[in-house]
Amino acid sequence: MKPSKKQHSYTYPFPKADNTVDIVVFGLRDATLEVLLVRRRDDPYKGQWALPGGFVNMDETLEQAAQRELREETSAEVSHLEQLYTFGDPGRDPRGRVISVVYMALVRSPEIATKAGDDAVETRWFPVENIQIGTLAFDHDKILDLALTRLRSKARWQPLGVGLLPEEGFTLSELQTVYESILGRPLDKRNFRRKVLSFGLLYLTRQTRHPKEGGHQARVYKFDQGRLTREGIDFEV
Amino acid sequence: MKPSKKQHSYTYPFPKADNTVDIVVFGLRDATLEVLLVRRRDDPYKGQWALPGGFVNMDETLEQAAQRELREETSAEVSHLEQLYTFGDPGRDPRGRVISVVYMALVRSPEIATKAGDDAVETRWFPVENIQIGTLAFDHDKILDLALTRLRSKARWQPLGVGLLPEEGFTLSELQTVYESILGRPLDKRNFRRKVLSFGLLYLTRQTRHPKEGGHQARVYKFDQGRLTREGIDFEV
DNA sequence: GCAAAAGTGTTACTCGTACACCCATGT
DNA sequence: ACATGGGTGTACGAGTAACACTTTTGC
Repeated sequence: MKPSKKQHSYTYPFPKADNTVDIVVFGLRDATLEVLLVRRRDDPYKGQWALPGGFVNMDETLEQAAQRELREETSAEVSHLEQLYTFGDPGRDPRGRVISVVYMALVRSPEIATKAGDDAVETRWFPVENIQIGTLAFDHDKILDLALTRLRSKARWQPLGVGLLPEEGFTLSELQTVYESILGRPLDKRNFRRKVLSFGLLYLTRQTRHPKEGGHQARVYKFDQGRLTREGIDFEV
Repeated sequence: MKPSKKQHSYTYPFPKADNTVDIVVFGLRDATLEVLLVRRRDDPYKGQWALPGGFVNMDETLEQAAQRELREETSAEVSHLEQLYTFGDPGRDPRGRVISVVYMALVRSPEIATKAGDDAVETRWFPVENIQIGTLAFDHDKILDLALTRLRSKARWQPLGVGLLPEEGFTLSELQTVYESILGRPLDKRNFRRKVLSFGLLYLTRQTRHPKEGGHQARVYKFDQGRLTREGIDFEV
């Protein structure tokens, strides 16, 4: 139980699994839903794309580990992480027993700069629709699939969008585009407006905005931050 | 990364966390929802009640570990386990870093005989309503609370009851009692019947049953096992 | 005969969904 | 003028929730 430290090694009476975190970072760029992947520098699965992630340190929470790994492999932090599931089948990693707690996040793609980290030669955004099943390392196909299902089912119940849209305000059309991108299908404009306004989490500002080219002026809304925090609404993912 | 085995000890270049599973076993006895707890034999929290659980072996899946621990501390297996959440804050276990994957199950209490296992002097069922917050070991209060929330929210969407009611058949009143026990509130008889029958997962047998004392004969239903498995419905928890 | 349990329909409300037109503006 | 995008209301169906009385039977 107690590790006996002798010259940079730790000895235990029983073998122990490794604990990792993996993060499914969904990103939105224009109107496409993307996911952040890293290309593995080393074996196993050298050269293949995988979810960002890495080992959990002894003195950090699982969520902190996820944030740190993300910071190491990208450059930014995400404002909110949600635990998705824990994968721990023996054999899911050829190197040995690895138990991975998977988190997910939702961000604006362009704000997360990609950079190569320790385990990765390259970090890149991929539109989720373009990812062929069977191409990701480890069991990451399965993980991505679960994350996508969860994200979409959450989108049906919970408002999402804080953090995806500018603090300064946004139009309902912009918010609708966010939802359509996540759900991967078009939504009815009138129904969407009714529903999202009925949550009572948006307020109307006095500003309006002109569309890029032609068209009516759009009213600008903001999230009612007070109500969001008061009601403890998890608006992020 | 690779453990070097020398005289019953395992040495790694970095410290490693312990991996455990804990199981929230909900049980139904008559009309009360219970949870299975074990009294700890050893420190920390010696003498206090805790969720059953234990260490994950290297060659078993997380779910198999949960089943094994349950078998060791009770005597029966449960037919279905569902992963709930993974708790891994440093400091949640005073002995060191312990990452625990929590599963939940739902059974008939009387069918799970309780016995003392390795880590427990005693194993007992407790009605969930009687458990005072702050009395369980570790962060198990928080875990139980989350499990209860999840169970109840599942009950609102999914049919539950297979495994809780006798194979030979049951009356709709009995099924209703199951739901009421889980949800902790009374349900309208007519609405309940309409809804549960609309799932199309029950079929009517020719048998009837007499209530214990006075009252109309009740018709006996069975689950349509064919449809359950065909539609892959997770009827258990 | 009375207590106990089974069984049975209707109404109102909420929510989701489908659907079409006019308005303001930039080019 | 026309193309582009913003904004609005209604009707139908599904599901949920509330509500009371009659029937059978054991005691």
